[in-house]
Amino acid sequence: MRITAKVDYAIRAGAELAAAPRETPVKGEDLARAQQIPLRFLENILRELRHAGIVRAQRGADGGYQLARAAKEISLADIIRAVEGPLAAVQGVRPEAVRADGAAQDLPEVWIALRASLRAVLEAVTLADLAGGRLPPVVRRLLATPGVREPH
Amino acid sequence: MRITAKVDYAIRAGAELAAAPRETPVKGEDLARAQQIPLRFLENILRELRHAGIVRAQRGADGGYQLARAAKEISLADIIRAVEGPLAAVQGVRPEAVRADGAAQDLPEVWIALRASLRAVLEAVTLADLAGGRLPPVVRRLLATPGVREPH
DNA sequence: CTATTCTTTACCATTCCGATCGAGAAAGTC
DNA sequence: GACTTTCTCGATCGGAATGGTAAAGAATAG
Repeated sequence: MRITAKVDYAIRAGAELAAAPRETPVKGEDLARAQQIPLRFLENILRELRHAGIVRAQRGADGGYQLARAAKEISLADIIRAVEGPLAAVQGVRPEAVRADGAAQDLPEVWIALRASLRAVLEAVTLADLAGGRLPPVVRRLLATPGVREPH
Repeated sequence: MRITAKVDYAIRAGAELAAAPRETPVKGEDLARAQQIPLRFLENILRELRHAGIVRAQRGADGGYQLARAAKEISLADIIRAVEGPLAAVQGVRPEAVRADGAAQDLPEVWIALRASLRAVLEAVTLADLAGGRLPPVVRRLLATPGVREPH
């Protein structure tokens, strides 16, 4: 259940792009500096985002990267799937494909529910939300529950 | 966002223990066979569960493993923390310790909300639920949402 | 044609993961 | 006390994934 550097970087770069004016491309170097991401690594990530149709790139002077569609149409789930694949996987297998027997028969159902709860957050939050500093109601509700900030 | 083999194994072994009568210890080999887990690997996992106070072990003939407390007092979150540490971590750091600036300022809040939604499921489901085949309301509600089983 | 900036493929060093091994130490049995 | 069973612990290992680097190439604009 850990969020990798790659996903973290991809989302932060996306947020940065969402904050920039839509017409002018942002250079990879500027993105890297703004979010403190190793440039070479970031370029790989941006390429994957481009292949997934999330980002557009332009070469040459005055080149750079920009979002391929409106920031509010790009969810964090989209980004995670682009750079890492499925949101939740048990031993690399999609939850609904997992078989179990004996006392753990219902465990796959739990994994499916877990994925649903991940989706509820990650599909709801868009790059526009991040850039605009206004998180959606689902998130605000979750943040309002007592003890959310407890390390546990 | 993947569930490791270790976590999967630990929970399945826990469920198996929960299904067994409370007084008689279950041998590692039986657990391994019942849930198709490599024995040597399982032993390592059971050791960690014991160190966390979730499982008790007894050596010798008629020895084996048993739950250290009632199955309904052991949540999946307990087990995951025992074998893997914190439920959610960004690049190995706890969500509330993450700092971000620029356009991604609110990202840590999203991570915290994400952890909260993980907790809602993983703290709710106990080994007794798994062994008894009756999942708690939170989970049933999530499973009832449309499209939960879509691979996406 | 030249400077700039993205593109692509390949590569590398660590770390983590899943799994195995072997010696040993309790617990009970004869 | 010898013996069997079963857990205990530390070490180790191959392979994959992670995080990051390098370098040659291709598009774009001036």
